[in-house]
Amino acid sequence: MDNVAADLSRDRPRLGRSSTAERVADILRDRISAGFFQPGQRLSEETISEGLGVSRNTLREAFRLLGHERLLDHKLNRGVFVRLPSAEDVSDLYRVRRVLEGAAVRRKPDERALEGLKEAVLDAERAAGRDDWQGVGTANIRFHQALVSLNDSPRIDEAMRQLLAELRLVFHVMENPRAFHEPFVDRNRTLLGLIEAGEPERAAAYLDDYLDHAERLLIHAYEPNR
Amino acid sequence: MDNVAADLSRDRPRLGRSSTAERVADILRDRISAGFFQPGQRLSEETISEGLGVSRNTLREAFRLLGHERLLDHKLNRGVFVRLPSAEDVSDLYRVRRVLEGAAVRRKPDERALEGLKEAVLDAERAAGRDDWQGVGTANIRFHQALVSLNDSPRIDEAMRQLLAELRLVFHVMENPRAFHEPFVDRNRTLLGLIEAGEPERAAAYLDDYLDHAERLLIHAYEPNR
DNA sequence: AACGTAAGGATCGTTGAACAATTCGACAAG
DNA sequence: CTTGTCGAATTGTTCAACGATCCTTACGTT
Repeated sequence: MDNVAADLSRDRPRLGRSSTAERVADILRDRISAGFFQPGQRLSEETISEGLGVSRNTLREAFRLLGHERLLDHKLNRGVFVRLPSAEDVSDLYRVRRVLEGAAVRRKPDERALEGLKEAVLDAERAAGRDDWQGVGTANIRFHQALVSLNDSPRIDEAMRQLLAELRLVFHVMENPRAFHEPFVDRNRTLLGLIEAGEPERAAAYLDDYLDHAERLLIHAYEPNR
Repeated sequence: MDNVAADLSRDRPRLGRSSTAERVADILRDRISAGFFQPGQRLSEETISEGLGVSRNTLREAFRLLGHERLLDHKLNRGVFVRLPSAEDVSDLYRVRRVLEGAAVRRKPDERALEGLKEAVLDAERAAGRDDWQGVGTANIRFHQALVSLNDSPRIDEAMRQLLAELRLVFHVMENPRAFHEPFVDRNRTLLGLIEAGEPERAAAYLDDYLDHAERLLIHAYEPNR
């Protein structure tokens, strides 16, 4: 194999990147994350396919994709709805977080990932400084994404991405997201310190307490009206 | 909520059960698991839609489903192919296993899940007794599925199901699966013993070694011809 | 008032056909 | 041996149609 071909082969995945259905899925995913479509809301095939100028068939392919990511709920003969996680779903999401983040924290951190953690903490603190609670929320999410990336596994990264997208649905039905995100800025800072100090066991214990606290807080503030 | 409704609500998921696309996906999934469609093989839309008597559009919906489970590889304008995992994929799969199974082993096992583990070990031993290496393989897979279920998380169970389906693809391109599965029957028995004895740390250490060994063996015997 | 039934409209599920876009192999030209 | 071109085969996407299913409303029965 010659060098030219070897260098190029890294960019190969970018080639397959397109397809109307996937682009439609991207758009819908963004809208859902942003809260434009609210949890529980039904997405009409006709309305959306018209609005986006794609056929119903293509839109349905996009729906399937998002359904598999648990962002949409597909009910037979009744249509697709923006997922509205139940209290048990929230508990399960935190069980997964304990596993993924717990494993991450026990690993020897590599330099690049550590950098991502530091930046996320800084961003959160800066956002908090200017009362931008939306910004604090997304920075916190970036922190945990970076934390999980310590596992150094593409599949785990992907799973975490989905998990956090699902969690964002929960935030959207909370009455007061600011109160939820604020206290965790300091906690992230502390957790980062323990990791940098090379104290995996203490970091793991701290994280467990962290997640317990967050889960309780979230479930308490969360009463999905169904 | 009264008791009757509570009891019934467990069966609710089964109600939504149907849809041609999902049934088609089930069929294809089974065929892939069984090795009827070999990794790398292309699945023609025309041939399969004719063979199954469904329209191309419906078949495409099924393809999307399986693509998200990483069983199919969708290449734009070129069709769908049965996934052929790379060596890096195998490594990543084992990274995920270390995380999921490691977390499982450290938890206090509940009675029901323990029962599943015992049965899987017995099945594997019985199958080994009659030289049924296919049977040993599926029993071993059941063992690890049951192991992960100790985490008590539906999402983790689902992730493990997908992971094992993907791993089955790897087994299908191995020249000699019998040699791979055989030595792990005893290991499963030992691991089960450590769990029953309530020695999570020793079980975790044993498991780590177990998975390291399996990964090395698998990657060594695995040279995907691409 | 509670329940079973019927009718109607809206929406989804699935199909079949059609055409554009893309890939791939073959073959000719340099 | 490399490059350009053509055409067959396959996928990507759209469209229109029809049956199936669900929801609502209305009506009648008990």
